[in-house]
Amino acid sequence: MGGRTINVLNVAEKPSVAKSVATILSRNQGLRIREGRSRYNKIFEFSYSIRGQPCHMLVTTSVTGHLMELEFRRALPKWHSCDPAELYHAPVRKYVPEDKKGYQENIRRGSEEMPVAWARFSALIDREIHEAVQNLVEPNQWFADAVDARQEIDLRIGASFTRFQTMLLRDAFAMDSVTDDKNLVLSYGPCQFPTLGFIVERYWEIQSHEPEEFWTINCSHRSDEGLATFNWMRGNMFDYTSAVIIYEMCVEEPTATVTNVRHHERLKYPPHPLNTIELEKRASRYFRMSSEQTMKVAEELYQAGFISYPRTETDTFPSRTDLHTIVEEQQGHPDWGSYAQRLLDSGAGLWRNPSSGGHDDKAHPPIQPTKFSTGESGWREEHWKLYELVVRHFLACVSQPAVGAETIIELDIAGELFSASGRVILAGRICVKNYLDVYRFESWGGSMIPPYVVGQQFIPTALTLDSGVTRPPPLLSEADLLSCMDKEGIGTDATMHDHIKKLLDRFLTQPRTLTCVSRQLIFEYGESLVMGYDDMGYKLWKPYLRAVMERDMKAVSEGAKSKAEVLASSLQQMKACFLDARLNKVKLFEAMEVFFERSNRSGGDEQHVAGEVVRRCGLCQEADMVLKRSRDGNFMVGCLGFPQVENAIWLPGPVSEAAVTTNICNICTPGPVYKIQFKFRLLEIPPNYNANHLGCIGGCDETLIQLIEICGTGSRMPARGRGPTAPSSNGYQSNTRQGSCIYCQETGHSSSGCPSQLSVSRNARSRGMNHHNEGTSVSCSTCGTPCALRTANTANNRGRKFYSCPSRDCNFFVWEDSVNNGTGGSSLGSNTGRTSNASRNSGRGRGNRGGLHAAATAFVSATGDPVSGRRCFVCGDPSHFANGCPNRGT
DNA sequence: GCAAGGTC
Repeated sequence: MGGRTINVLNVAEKPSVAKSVATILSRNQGLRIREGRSRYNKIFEFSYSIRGQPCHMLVTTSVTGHLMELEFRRALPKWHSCDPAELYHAPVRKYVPEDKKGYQENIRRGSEEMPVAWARFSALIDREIHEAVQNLVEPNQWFADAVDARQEIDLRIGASFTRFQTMLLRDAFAMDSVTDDKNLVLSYGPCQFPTLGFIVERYWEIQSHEPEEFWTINCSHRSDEGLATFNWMRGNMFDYTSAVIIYEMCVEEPTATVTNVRHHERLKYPPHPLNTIELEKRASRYFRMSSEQTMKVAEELYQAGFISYPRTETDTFPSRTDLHTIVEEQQGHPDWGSYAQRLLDSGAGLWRNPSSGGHDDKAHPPIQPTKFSTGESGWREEHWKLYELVVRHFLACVSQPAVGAETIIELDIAGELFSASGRVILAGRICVKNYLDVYRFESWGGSMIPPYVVGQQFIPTALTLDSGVTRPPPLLSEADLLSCMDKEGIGTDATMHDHIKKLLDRFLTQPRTLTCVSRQLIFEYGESLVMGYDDMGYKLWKPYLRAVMERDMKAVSEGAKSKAEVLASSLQQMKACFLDARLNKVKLFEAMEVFFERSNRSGGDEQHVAGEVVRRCGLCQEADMVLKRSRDGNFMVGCLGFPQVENAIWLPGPVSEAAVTTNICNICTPGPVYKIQFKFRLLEIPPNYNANHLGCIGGCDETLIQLIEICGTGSRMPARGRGPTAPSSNGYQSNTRQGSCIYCQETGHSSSGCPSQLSVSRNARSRGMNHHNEGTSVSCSTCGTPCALRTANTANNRGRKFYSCPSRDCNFFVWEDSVNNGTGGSSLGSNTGRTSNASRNSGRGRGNRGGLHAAATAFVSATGDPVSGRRCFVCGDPSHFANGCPNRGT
């Protein structure tokens, strides 16, 4: 070895790596830097020795990501030039785009006729880089194959579906009238579609939420030292009668006794070191910046040298990091300089070695400040904010956690437990904010409460029985969306914001569906597309498909599968799915029609048809409540202020038609409450009810209340994403590949049109009861007819069995479990059937869970006051309470 | 005019 010096050309994946490698290998000695043929590519030169062989590391040049791209050959770039199905096998070519020709030239000039070897390393640290260069290996064809395969699959699938759905729907609907964009592209991609799926799925979850009423007892106490609010330790109780009984017990003996006072120290830890996803999430939460904007600004700060490389998964500092120096640089800052000084003062005890978030991409450190600045002349507000976030986050990471004292006080009122927690001002127990002093984006939270001692007694200032309704989850925030993508492996930290932006740019969703700022529904195409494919039975909008693809890529890179094998199987499956989707394109049309119908309706939102208004919303007191029909055909009366105002009255599941009339209810207040003409599906209601019914949703209508109790409401959609179309392992369902239906294994129809599934869903839709006789052991007490055993499907009693008389003239109804318990049956209207018990006795109707809850709320308010409510709930007698009522059933 | 992956 030794002798003549040879030239070695090093090609790194990106300029930042090229620079690091050159710095490490040259040990920063004799390193010369000159401009390359491409603007962003410096060329580094230095001397080195590989296994004793003196080398002129002539240049270390770099590419920027992928040098080559893929496109369809010949005339195929023209959309109408071929059937999109051809794109699964049409020839493609790899080429170097015009703006990358410079990189190509750098490599070609330096490497012609040279042997090629691979310096394989996984971290930009001295030891690894030197070892890699001393132990060069053969280039790995498997890795290259995996990248190629992914590129080809993404292009073929993306292009075929995008062309198909864009041309199909643009021809069928006047899209540009909605978007003012004649070149609207309804794109489909293996990353962007699941991203859209997360948004739509959450939206559906909100839509299908059935508000359930609950009751809770609240206690508050005002003294000279302040106000304390105590929560009932049972939390929310869904059984109204039980809640009222307990409440009356408390009102009867309202003296509160403090049973427990606990003080304890709580720590609030600073965040982990900052990586890309966390930067995007926090900028979104703290500054309402979009992830795309955040990355743009971060890139600019990085280019100008103020922060480190912004695309990193790493959230743990390498042990060699000189954290002190970074803090020292910030000492002169007018806002956080004094905090930095405190950190460096070892006597202050503020320093703490940063925690580890457990991620390390072995290439880049966490995002940290690299240059001190008090703001530059060219900076916009976003630059300032992001730089501040990076610096404050870094200072927080090397700080002690905040320490606070929390106090929990427990009370006993008539055997019921209540508790309050908060901070109590006590000598020697002061919250030490530590990192919270610099990390102004977070706070300790919690409230102050006055001090109490064990054994102390008092009469509550207020003791109320309050009602509430369960709420659906909020719309996805951009931070939530990033978390979903991260969790399911959709995109990379460098591309996630891109996928979100694409959806926004292409009208597939809107900022408001992400951030919950608008009061109305999403009108974008995105939901319709997801709905259309979902109706076909394809879970293309779920992340599974991408996950399968990622697994395949990994198998190729490990040599477990060949590129050809993965290409063939992936493309064959997706082509089958594509062809089937095209056959079922009517589903896309239908879904799109729903979209247009809704957006037309929303246009006339303020001047909606007079006939739709049922009453003024009692919750927001502002908007009207209107009769609506969900896309599953179920009826409800909802506040126009949705989703800000969640006041919805779901109507009985068996309603087939409903129309608001001009008849005004003369019982329900505040009026006017317009009556609704209903038509019920006879097969789905008990025989003693009529198909036609003029009803009121104000709470006075016993028929409606009973039908909801027995048959349930239509509020729960046959949930998308659940049920018979559960995801298969390959992420989508296609029967065409095997030629048989995945449900019944028969040929001749697709899985989405399987008759067995149609009948299942039809049954599922006929909410309420099963009409087959499950064994008759009970007879009607009036006419003696044997009664059918049926199953209730209400929120309260789902699955509970009951008997009712098949005769239209009898009201006999009894729960099966009460028969078994020996409590017997009765007719509706007497006092034993659970359905009618409370409502009859209260004289107002107990409303229902998720149904006519306005009525129940009114009732609660009438009794909720400890003064006006001092009467027995069961019989109304003011001389006693329900727990002592002689008429109370067991 | 289409995908996703990179980056100055």
